[in-house]
Amino acid sequence: MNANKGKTISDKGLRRLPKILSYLQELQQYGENTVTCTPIAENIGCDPTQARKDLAACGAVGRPRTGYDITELIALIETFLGWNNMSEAFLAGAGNLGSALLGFRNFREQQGLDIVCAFDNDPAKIGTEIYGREILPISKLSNLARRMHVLIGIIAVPAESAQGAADAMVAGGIRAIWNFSPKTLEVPENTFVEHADLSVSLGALTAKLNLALKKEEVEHGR
Amino acid sequence: MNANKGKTISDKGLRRLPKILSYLQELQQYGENTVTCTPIAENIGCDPTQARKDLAACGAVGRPRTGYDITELIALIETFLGWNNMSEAFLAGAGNLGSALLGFRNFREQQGLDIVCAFDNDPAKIGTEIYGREILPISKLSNLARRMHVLIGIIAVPAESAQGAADAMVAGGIRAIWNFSPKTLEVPENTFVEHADLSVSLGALTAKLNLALKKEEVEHGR
DNA sequence: TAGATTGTTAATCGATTAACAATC
DNA sequence: TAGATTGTTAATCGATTAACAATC
Repeated sequence: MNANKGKTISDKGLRRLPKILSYLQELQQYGENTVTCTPIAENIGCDPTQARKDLAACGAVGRPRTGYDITELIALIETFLGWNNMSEAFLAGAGNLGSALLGFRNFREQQGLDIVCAFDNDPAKIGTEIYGREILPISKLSNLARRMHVLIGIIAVPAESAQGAADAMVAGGIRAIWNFSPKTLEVPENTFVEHADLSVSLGALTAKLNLALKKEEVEHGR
Repeated sequence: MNANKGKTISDKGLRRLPKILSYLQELQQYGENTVTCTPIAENIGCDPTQARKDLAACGAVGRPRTGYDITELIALIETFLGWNNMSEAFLAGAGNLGSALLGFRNFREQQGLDIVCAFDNDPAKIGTEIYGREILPISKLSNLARRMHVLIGIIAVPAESAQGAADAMVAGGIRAIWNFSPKTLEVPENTFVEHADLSVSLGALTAKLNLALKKEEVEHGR
Protein backbone atom coordinates (compact mmCIF):
# COMPACT_ATOMS: atom_id res chain seq x y z
CA MET A 1 0.00 0.00 0.00
CA ASN A 2 2.73 2.43 0.95
CA ALA A 3 5.33 2.58 -1.79
CA ASN A 4 8.06 4.14 0.30
CA LYS A 5 7.87 2.28 3.59
CA GLY A 6 11.03 2.65 5.60
CA LYS A 7 12.50 5.31 3.31
CA THR A 8 13.31 8.57 5.03
CA ILE A 9 14.47 11.94 3.85
CA SER A 10 16.37 14.69 5.63
CA ASP A 11 15.43 18.34 5.70
CA LYS A 12 18.21 19.00 3.22
CA GLY A 13 16.88 16.24 0.99
CA LEU A 14 13.45 17.82 1.13
CA ARG A 15 14.96 21.01 -0.24
CA ARG A 16 16.53 19.18 -3.15
CA LEU A 17 13.14 17.93 -4.35
CA PRO A 18 11.77 21.25 -5.67
CA LYS A 19 15.03 21.75 -7.57
CA ILE A 20 14.82 18.26 -9.04
CA LEU A 21 11.19 18.92 -9.94
CA SER A 22 12.08 22.13 -11.72
CA TYR A 23 14.75 20.31 -13.73
CA LEU A 24 12.36 17.48 -14.63
CA GLN A 25 9.78 19.97 -15.89
CA GLU A 26 12.46 21.55 -18.04
CA LEU A 27 13.39 18.15 -19.48
CA GLN A 28 9.75 17.38 -20.13
CA GLN A 29 9.38 20.61 -22.09
CA TYR A 30 12.25 19.46 -24.29
CA GLY A 31 10.30 16.27 -24.99
CA GLU A 32 12.38 13.89 -22.87
CA ASN A 33 10.63 10.80 -21.51
CA THR A 34 13.15 9.25 -19.15
CA VAL A 35 16.08 10.46 -17.07
CA THR A 36 18.85 8.86 -15.01
CA CYS A 37 20.26 10.10 -11.72
CA THR A 38 23.52 11.40 -13.14
CA PRO A 39 22.13 14.39 -15.08
CA ILE A 40 19.74 15.18 -12.24
CA ALA A 41 22.59 15.21 -9.74
CA GLU A 42 24.74 17.29 -12.07
CA ASN A 43 22.00 19.85 -12.51
CA ILE A 44 21.15 20.36 -8.85
CA GLY A 45 24.73 19.89 -7.69
CA CYS A 46 24.74 16.73 -5.61
CA ASP A 47 25.94 13.13 -5.78
CA PRO A 48 23.95 10.74 -8.02
CA THR A 49 23.42 8.36 -5.09
CA GLN A 50 21.97 11.24 -3.15
CA ALA A 51 19.50 12.01 -5.91
CA ARG A 52 18.57 8.34 -6.11
CA LYS A 53 17.79 8.26 -2.40
CA ASP A 54 15.73 11.44 -2.60
CA LEU A 55 13.68 9.95 -5.42
CA ALA A 56 13.31 6.68 -3.51
CA ALA A 57 11.88 8.63 -0.56
CA CYS A 58 9.12 9.86 -2.87
CA GLY A 59 8.36 6.27 -3.83
CA ALA A 60 10.06 6.37 -7.22
CA VAL A 61 11.18 3.12 -8.81
CA GLY A 62 13.61 3.26 -11.69
CA ARG A 63 14.78 0.74 -14.22
CA PRO A 64 18.46 -0.17 -14.65
CA ARG A 65 19.85 1.11 -17.97
CA THR A 66 16.76 3.28 -18.59
CA GLY A 67 16.39 5.40 -15.50
CA TYR A 68 13.09 6.91 -14.35
CA ASP A 69 9.97 7.91 -16.22
CA ILE A 70 9.88 11.71 -16.07
CA THR A 71 6.10 12.12 -16.00
CA GLU A 72 5.80 9.56 -13.21
CA LEU A 73 8.63 11.20 -11.28
CA ILE A 74 7.01 14.63 -11.52
CA ALA A 75 3.73 13.25 -10.20
CA LEU A 76 5.45 11.45 -7.32
CA ILE A 77 7.43 14.49 -6.22
CA GLU A 78 4.39 16.78 -6.46
CA THR A 79 2.39 14.33 -4.37
CA PHE A 80 5.18 14.06 -1.82
CA LEU A 81 5.41 17.85 -1.50
CA GLY A 82 1.64 18.15 -1.33
CA TRP A 83 1.57 20.35 -4.41
CA ASN A 84 -0.91 18.32 -6.43
CA ASN A 85 -4.00 19.36 -4.54
CA MET A 86 -4.84 22.96 -3.73
CA SER A 87 -4.15 24.22 -0.19
CA GLU A 88 -5.61 27.46 1.11
CA ALA A 89 -3.34 29.86 2.92
CA PHE A 90 -3.70 33.09 4.92
CA LEU A 91 -1.26 35.95 4.60
CA ALA A 92 -0.41 38.31 7.45
CA GLY A 93 1.18 41.55 6.27
CA ALA A 94 0.30 43.33 3.05
CA GLY A 95 3.44 45.42 2.64
CA ASN A 96 5.97 45.17 -0.15
CA LEU A 97 6.67 41.49 0.17
CA GLY A 98 3.15 40.44 1.13
CA SER A 99 1.71 42.22 -1.89
CA ALA A 100 4.25 40.55 -4.16
CA LEU A 101 3.29 37.15 -2.76
CA LEU A 102 -0.38 37.91 -3.44
CA GLY A 103 0.54 38.75 -7.01
CA PHE A 104 2.27 35.47 -7.84
CA ARG A 105 0.02 33.31 -9.96
CA ASN A 106 2.77 30.67 -9.82
CA PHE A 107 1.97 29.56 -6.29
CA ARG A 108 -1.52 28.50 -7.33
CA GLU A 109 -0.43 26.86 -10.54
CA GLN A 110 2.82 25.26 -9.52
CA GLN A 111 2.67 24.67 -5.79
CA GLY A 112 -1.09 24.44 -5.34
CA LEU A 113 -1.01 27.26 -2.81
CA ASP A 114 -4.01 29.55 -2.85
CA ILE A 115 -3.66 32.67 -0.70
CA VAL A 116 -7.34 33.23 0.02
CA CYS A 117 -7.17 36.05 2.58
CA ALA A 118 -4.71 38.77 3.48
CA PHE A 119 -4.53 40.53 6.83
CA ASP A 120 -2.87 43.70 8.07
CA ASN A 121 -3.01 46.03 11.06
CA ASP A 122 -2.60 49.24 9.10
CA PRO A 123 -6.02 51.02 9.04
CA ALA A 124 -5.02 52.62 5.74
CA LYS A 125 -4.76 49.17 4.16
CA ILE A 126 -7.76 47.47 5.75
CA GLY A 127 -10.68 47.35 3.35
CA THR A 128 -8.57 47.98 0.26
CA GLU A 129 -7.96 45.29 -2.35
CA ILE A 130 -4.62 43.87 -3.54
CA TYR A 131 -4.69 41.61 -6.58
CA GLY A 132 -8.38 40.96 -5.94
CA ARG A 133 -8.09 40.09 -2.25
CA GLU A 134 -9.59 42.41 0.35
CA ILE A 135 -7.32 43.24 3.28
CA LEU A 136 -8.83 42.33 6.65
CA PRO A 137 -7.75 43.29 10.19
CA ILE A 138 -5.50 40.71 11.86
CA SER A 139 -8.00 40.45 14.72
CA LYS A 140 -10.22 38.45 12.37
CA LEU A 141 -7.54 35.97 11.39
CA SER A 142 -8.04 33.32 14.10
CA ASN A 143 -11.77 32.91 13.73
CA LEU A 144 -11.69 32.90 9.95
CA ALA A 145 -8.86 30.38 9.85
CA ARG A 146 -10.75 28.04 12.11
CA ARG A 147 -13.99 28.45 10.19
CA MET A 148 -12.32 27.91 6.81
CA HIS A 149 -10.04 25.10 8.04
CA VAL A 150 -6.98 26.89 6.70
CA LEU A 151 -3.75 25.13 7.68
CA ILE A 152 -1.06 27.30 6.13
CA GLY A 153 -0.10 30.81 7.23
CA ILE A 154 2.36 33.26 5.71
CA ILE A 155 3.98 35.91 7.88
CA ALA A 156 5.20 39.01 6.05
CA VAL A 157 4.82 41.54 8.86
CA PRO A 158 7.67 43.49 10.56
CA ALA A 159 9.69 41.71 13.26
CA GLU A 160 7.80 43.28 16.16
CA SER A 161 4.42 42.01 14.93
CA ALA A 162 5.60 38.57 13.84
CA GLN A 163 5.07 36.65 17.10
CA GLY A 164 1.59 38.16 17.47
CA ALA A 165 0.66 37.09 13.97
CA ALA A 166 2.02 33.61 14.65
CA ASP A 167 0.00 33.37 17.87
CA ALA A 168 -3.16 34.33 15.99
CA MET A 169 -2.42 31.71 13.36
CA VAL A 170 -1.81 28.98 15.91
CA ALA A 171 -4.99 29.98 17.75
CA GLY A 172 -6.85 29.59 14.47
CA GLY A 173 -5.59 26.05 13.97
CA ILE A 174 -2.92 26.86 11.40
CA ARG A 175 -0.28 24.13 11.39
CA ALA A 176 2.38 25.40 8.98
CA ILE A 177 3.87 28.89 9.01
CA TRP A 178 6.00 30.35 6.26
CA ASN A 179 7.86 33.05 8.15
CA PHE A 180 9.41 35.90 6.14
CA SER A 181 10.13 38.01 9.21
CA PRO A 182 13.58 37.99 10.82
CA LYS A 183 12.05 36.95 14.15
CA THR A 184 12.44 33.35 15.32
CA LEU A 185 8.91 32.29 16.24
CA GLU A 186 7.73 30.32 19.25
CA VAL A 187 5.02 27.86 18.32
CA PRO A 188 3.64 24.59 19.72
CA GLU A 189 5.36 21.33 18.82
CA ASN A 190 2.78 20.26 16.26
CA THR A 191 3.25 23.44 14.21
CA PHE A 192 5.86 23.67 11.46
CA VAL A 193 7.73 26.88 10.84
CA GLU A 194 9.78 27.55 7.75
CA HIS A 195 11.97 30.56 8.38
CA ALA A 196 12.29 32.15 4.94
CA ASP A 197 13.84 35.39 6.17
CA LEU A 198 15.56 36.89 3.15
CA SER A 199 18.37 38.34 5.25
CA VAL A 200 19.52 34.82 6.20
CA SER A 201 19.95 33.94 2.57
CA LEU A 202 21.56 37.29 1.74
CA GLY A 203 23.92 36.97 4.70
CA ALA A 204 25.21 33.61 3.50
CA LEU A 205 25.93 35.18 0.12
CA THR A 206 27.57 38.41 1.27
CA ALA A 207 29.66 36.60 3.89
CA LYS A 208 31.13 34.27 1.24
CA LEU A 209 31.81 37.16 -1.14
CA ASN A 210 33.31 39.15 1.70
CA LEU A 211 35.65 36.34 2.77
CA ALA A 212 36.70 35.65 -0.82
CA LEU A 213 37.47 39.31 -1.55
CA LYS A 214 39.55 39.60 1.61
CA LYS A 215 41.47 36.46 0.70
CA GLU A 216 42.14 37.74 -2.82
CA GLU A 217 43.30 41.06 -1.42
CA VAL A 218 45.88 39.25 0.67
CA GLU A 219 47.00 37.00 -2.19
CA HIS A 220 47.38 39.56 -4.99
CA GLY A 221 49.54 42.45 -3.90
CA ARG A 222 49.40 44.16 -0.53
CA MET B 1 46.06 41.13 13.43
CA ASN B 2 43.45 38.56 12.49
CA ALA B 3 41.23 37.87 15.46
CA ASN B 4 39.78 34.61 14.15
CA LYS B 5 42.75 32.81 12.68
CA GLY B 6 42.05 29.13 12.29
CA LYS B 7 38.34 29.45 13.12
CA THR B 8 36.05 28.20 10.41
CA ILE B 9 32.31 28.23 9.91
CA SER B 10 30.03 26.00 7.89
CA ASP B 11 27.38 27.16 5.47
CA LYS B 12 24.78 26.27 8.06
CA GLY B 13 26.66 28.27 10.65
CA LEU B 14 26.72 31.23 8.27
CA ARG B 15 22.93 31.08 8.17
CA ARG B 16 22.67 31.17 11.93
CA LEU B 17 24.51 34.48 12.12
CA PRO B 18 21.74 36.71 10.72
CA LYS B 19 19.31 35.11 13.17
CA ILE B 20 21.68 35.69 16.06
CA LEU B 21 22.16 39.26 14.87
CA SER B 22 18.42 39.86 14.80
CA TYR B 23 18.10 38.53 18.36
CA LEU B 24 20.99 40.68 19.58
CA GLN B 25 19.40 43.79 18.11
CA GLU B 26 16.20 42.93 19.92
CA LEU B 27 18.08 42.55 23.20
CA GLN B 28 19.84 45.84 22.60
CA GLN B 29 16.50 47.58 22.15
CA TYR B 30 15.47 46.27 25.54
CA GLY B 31 18.58 47.90 27.01
CA GLU B 32 20.64 44.76 27.60
CA ASN B 33 24.42 45.11 27.56
CA THR B 34 25.70 41.55 27.69
CA VAL B 35 24.44 38.13 26.70
CA THR B 36 25.55 34.52 27.20
CA CYS B 37 25.33 31.69 24.69
CA THR B 38 22.42 29.91 26.34
CA PRO B 39 19.67 32.45 25.57
CA ILE B 40 21.08 32.99 22.08
CA ALA B 41 20.99 29.26 21.40
CA GLU B 42 17.50 28.98 22.86
CA ASN B 43 16.23 31.77 20.67
CA ILE B 44 17.63 30.55 17.38
CA GLY B 45 17.12 26.88 18.22
CA CYS B 46 20.60 25.40 18.43
CA ASP B 47 23.07 24.08 20.98
CA PRO B 48 24.90 26.70 23.11
CA THR B 49 28.27 25.25 22.06
CA GLN B 50 27.21 25.73 18.47
CA ALA B 51 26.39 29.38 19.07
CA ARG B 52 29.72 29.85 20.85
CA LYS B 53 31.58 28.46 17.83
CA ASP B 54 29.64 30.64 15.42
CA LEU B 55 30.51 33.72 17.46
CA ALA B 56 34.14 32.62 17.69
CA ALA B 57 34.25 32.41 13.89
CA CYS B 58 33.35 36.11 13.78
CA GLY B 59 36.23 36.86 16.14
CA ALA B 60 34.13 37.31 19.26
CA VAL B 61 35.76 36.89 22.67
CA GLY B 62 33.56 36.43 25.69
CA ARG B 63 34.18 36.55 29.41
CA PRO B 64 33.38 33.63 31.70
CA ARG B 65 30.43 34.43 34.00
CA THR B 66 29.54 37.57 32.03
CA GLY B 67 29.16 36.43 28.45
CA TYR B 68 29.62 38.73 25.46
CA ASP B 69 29.22 42.46 24.99
CA ILE B 70 26.16 42.88 22.78
CA THR B 71 27.29 46.03 20.96
CA GLU B 72 30.66 44.47 20.19
CA LEU B 73 29.00 41.25 19.02
CA ILE B 74 26.66 43.10 16.67
CA ALA B 75 29.58 44.97 15.13
CA LEU B 76 31.61 41.76 14.69
CA ILE B 77 28.78 39.86 13.03
CA GLU B 78 27.94 42.78 10.74
CA THR B 79 31.58 43.02 9.71
CA PHE B 80 31.78 39.29 9.13
CA LEU B 81 28.68 39.33 6.93
CA GLY B 82 29.94 42.41 5.09
CA TRP B 83 26.88 44.39 6.13
CA ASN B 84 28.68 47.32 7.71
CA ASN B 85 29.76 48.97 4.50
CA MET B 86 27.43 49.65 1.61
CA SER B 87 27.55 47.28 -1.38
CA GLU B 88 25.96 48.15 -4.70
CA ALA B 89 23.82 45.55 -6.43
CA PHE B 90 22.10 45.12 -9.78
CA LEU B 91 18.66 43.61 -10.12
CA ALA B 92 17.54 41.61 -13.16
CA GLY B 93 13.76 41.31 -13.39
CA ALA B 94 11.31 43.99 -12.37
CA GLY B 95 8.20 41.83 -11.94
CA ASN B 96 6.31 41.23 -8.72
CA LEU B 97 9.23 40.06 -6.66
CA GLY B 98 11.83 42.34 -8.24
CA SER B 99 9.67 45.38 -7.57
CA ALA B 100 9.17 44.32 -3.97
CA LEU B 101 12.94 43.96 -3.53
CA LEU B 102 13.41 47.48 -4.94
CA GLY B 103 10.91 48.74 -2.40
CA PHE B 104 12.66 47.39 0.69
CA ARG B 105 14.45 50.17 2.51
CA ASN B 106 15.65 47.53 4.97
CA PHE B 107 18.31 46.14 2.66
CA ARG B 108 20.08 49.49 2.59
CA GLU B 109 19.74 50.15 6.28
CA GLN B 110 20.24 46.71 7.72
CA GLN B 111 22.30 44.73 5.24
CA GLY B 112 24.09 47.58 3.50
CA LEU B 113 22.76 46.44 0.15
CA ASP B 114 21.99 49.22 -2.30
CA ILE B 115 20.14 48.11 -5.42
CA VAL B 116 21.36 50.84 -7.74
CA CYS B 117 20.00 49.63 -11.09
CA ALA B 118 17.17 47.39 -12.24
CA PHE B 119 17.01 45.61 -15.59
CA ASP B 120 14.25 43.93 -17.55
CA ASN B 121 13.59 42.67 -21.06
CA ASP B 122 9.96 43.77 -21.21
CA PRO B 123 9.75 46.84 -23.53
CA ALA B 124 6.71 48.00 -21.57
CA LYS B 125 8.81 48.27 -18.43
CA ILE B 126 12.02 49.68 -19.88
CA GLY B 127 12.26 53.41 -19.27
CA THR B 128 9.68 53.40 -16.46
CA GLU B 129 10.62 54.01 -12.84
CA ILE B 130 10.04 51.74 -9.85
CA TYR B 131 10.73 53.18 -6.41
CA GLY B 132 12.92 55.84 -8.03
CA ARG B 133 15.04 53.47 -10.13
CA GLU B 134 14.75 53.57 -13.91
CA ILE B 135 14.37 50.16 -15.58
CA LEU B 136 17.08 49.50 -18.18
CA PRO B 137 17.31 46.79 -20.85
CA ILE B 138 19.27 43.71 -19.76
CA SER B 139 21.59 44.20 -22.74
CA LYS B 140 23.14 47.10 -20.82
CA LEU B 141 23.78 45.12 -17.65
CA SER B 142 27.28 43.76 -18.39
CA ASN B 143 28.88 47.01 -19.43
CA LEU B 144 27.33 49.00 -16.62
CA ALA B 145 28.30 46.42 -14.01
CA ARG B 146 31.91 46.52 -15.17
CA ARG B 147 32.00 50.29 -15.29
CA MET B 148 30.44 50.67 -11.85
CA HIS B 149 32.41 47.78 -10.29
CA VAL B 150 29.21 46.19 -9.05
CA LEU B 151 29.86 42.76 -7.50
CA ILE B 152 26.38 41.62 -6.45
CA GLY B 153 23.55 40.62 -8.77
CA ILE B 154 19.97 39.68 -8.00
CA ILE B 155 18.03 37.46 -10.37
CA ALA B 156 14.25 37.79 -10.23
CA VAL B 157 13.43 36.85 -13.81
CA PRO B 158 11.44 33.80 -14.96
CA ALA B 159 13.23 30.44 -15.15
CA GLU B 160 13.82 30.59 -18.89
CA SER B 161 15.67 33.93 -18.69
CA ALA B 162 17.64 33.17 -15.54
CA GLN B 163 20.75 31.61 -17.09
CA GLY B 164 20.97 34.47 -19.60
CA ALA B 165 20.78 37.03 -16.82
CA ALA B 166 23.45 35.13 -14.87
CA ASP B 167 25.72 35.03 -17.93
CA ALA B 168 25.35 38.79 -18.36
CA MET B 169 26.19 39.32 -14.70
CA VAL B 170 29.25 37.09 -14.85
CA ALA B 171 30.38 38.86 -18.04
CA GLY B 172 30.08 42.15 -16.16
CA GLY B 173 32.33 40.96 -13.34
CA ILE B 174 29.61 40.24 -10.82
CA ARG B 175 30.86 37.73 -8.25
CA ALA B 176 27.83 36.99 -6.10
CA ILE B 177 24.37 36.13 -7.42
CA TRP B 178 21.22 36.03 -5.33
CA ASN B 179 19.04 33.76 -7.44
CA PHE B 180 15.28 33.90 -6.88
CA SER B 181 14.49 31.86 -9.98
CA PRO B 182 13.85 28.12 -9.77
CA LYS B 183 16.65 27.44 -12.26
CA THR B 184 19.96 26.07 -11.00
CA LEU B 185 22.57 28.39 -12.52
CA GLU B 186 25.87 27.52 -14.13
CA VAL B 187 28.58 29.98 -13.22
CA PRO B 188 32.39 30.00 -13.02
CA GLU B 189 34.08 28.69 -9.88
CA ASN B 190 34.90 32.11 -8.48
CA THR B 191 31.24 33.20 -8.52
CA PHE B 192 28.95 32.56 -5.56
CA VAL B 193 25.31 31.71 -6.11
CA GLU B 194 22.72 31.77 -3.37
CA HIS B 195 19.65 29.93 -4.58
CA ALA B 196 16.80 31.73 -2.80
CA ASP B 197 14.02 30.13 -4.83
CA LEU B 198 10.89 30.52 -2.74
CA SER B 199 9.48 27.21 -3.91
CA VAL B 200 12.35 25.34 -2.23
CA SER B 201 11.44 26.86 1.09
CA LEU B 202 7.71 26.35 0.51
CA GLY B 203 8.29 22.74 -0.52
CA ALA B 204 10.09 21.95 2.73
CA LEU B 205 7.14 23.37 4.65
CA THR B 206 4.31 21.74 2.71
CA ALA B 207 6.08 18.38 2.63
CA LYS B 208 6.37 18.35 6.42
CA LEU B 209 2.76 19.39 6.86
CA ASN B 210 1.69 16.83 4.31
CA LEU B 211 3.56 13.99 6.01
CA ALA B 212 2.27 15.00 9.46
CA LEU B 213 -1.35 15.16 8.30
CA LYS B 214 -1.09 11.74 6.69
CA LYS B 215 0.42 10.29 9.83
CA GLU B 216 -2.33 11.79 11.99
CA GLU B 217 -4.96 10.44 9.62
CA VAL B 218 -3.57 6.96 10.14
CA GLU B 219 -3.28 7.35 13.92
CA HIS B 220 -6.68 8.81 14.76
CA GLY B 221 -9.24 6.55 13.23
CA ARG B 222 -9.73 7.98 9.73
C1' DT C 1 36.55 31.61 47.26
C1' DA C 2 32.78 29.47 44.70
C1' DG C 3 30.42 29.07 40.66
C1' DA C 4 28.92 30.16 36.15
C1' DT C 5 30.36 30.51 31.57
C1' DT C 6 33.89 30.54 28.11
C1' DG C 7 37.00 28.08 24.89
C1' DT C 8 38.47 23.77 23.14
C1' DT C 9 39.20 18.96 22.62
C1' DA C 10 36.88 14.46 22.25
C1' DA C 11 32.70 11.63 21.24
C1' DT C 12 28.57 11.15 18.78
C1' DC C 13 25.54 11.52 15.34
C1' DG C 14 23.75 12.01 10.78
C1' DA C 15 24.37 12.96 6.10
C1' DT C 16 27.12 12.15 2.09
C1' DT C 17 29.77 9.26 -0.73
C1' DA C 18 31.77 4.84 -2.18
C1' DA C 19 31.26 0.05 -3.26
C1' DC C 20 28.86 -3.59 -5.27
C1' DA C 21 25.39 -6.95 -6.20
C1' DA C 22 20.93 -7.11 -8.72
C1' DT C 23 18.65 -6.31 -13.06
C1' DC C 24 16.88 -4.57 -17.17
C1' DT D 1 25.23 -11.48 -23.71
C1' DA D 2 27.44 -7.21 -22.14
C1' DG D 3 27.02 -3.12 -19.91
C1' DA D 4 24.84 0.71 -17.81
C1' DT D 5 22.13 2.04 -14.04
C1' DT D 6 19.37 0.99 -10.09
C1' DG D 7 18.91 -0.11 -5.13
C1' DT D 8 21.22 -0.88 -0.91
C1' DT D 9 24.74 -1.74 2.39
C1' DA D 10 29.20 -0.12 4.18
C1' DA D 11 32.74 3.59 4.75
C1' DT D 12 33.71 8.31 5.11
C1' DC D 13 33.15 12.75 6.21
C1' DG D 14 31.57 16.77 8.54
C1' DA D 15 28.64 18.90 11.73
C1' DT D 16 26.64 18.71 16.26
C1' DT D 17 26.89 17.70 20.96
C1' DA D 18 29.21 16.33 25.25
C1' DA D 19 32.93 16.80 28.45
C1' DC D 20 36.05 19.47 30.93
C1' DA D 21 39.78 22.48 32.05
C1' DA D 22 40.59 27.56 32.18
C1' DT D 23 39.04 31.91 33.97
C1' DC D 24 36.62 35.84 35.29
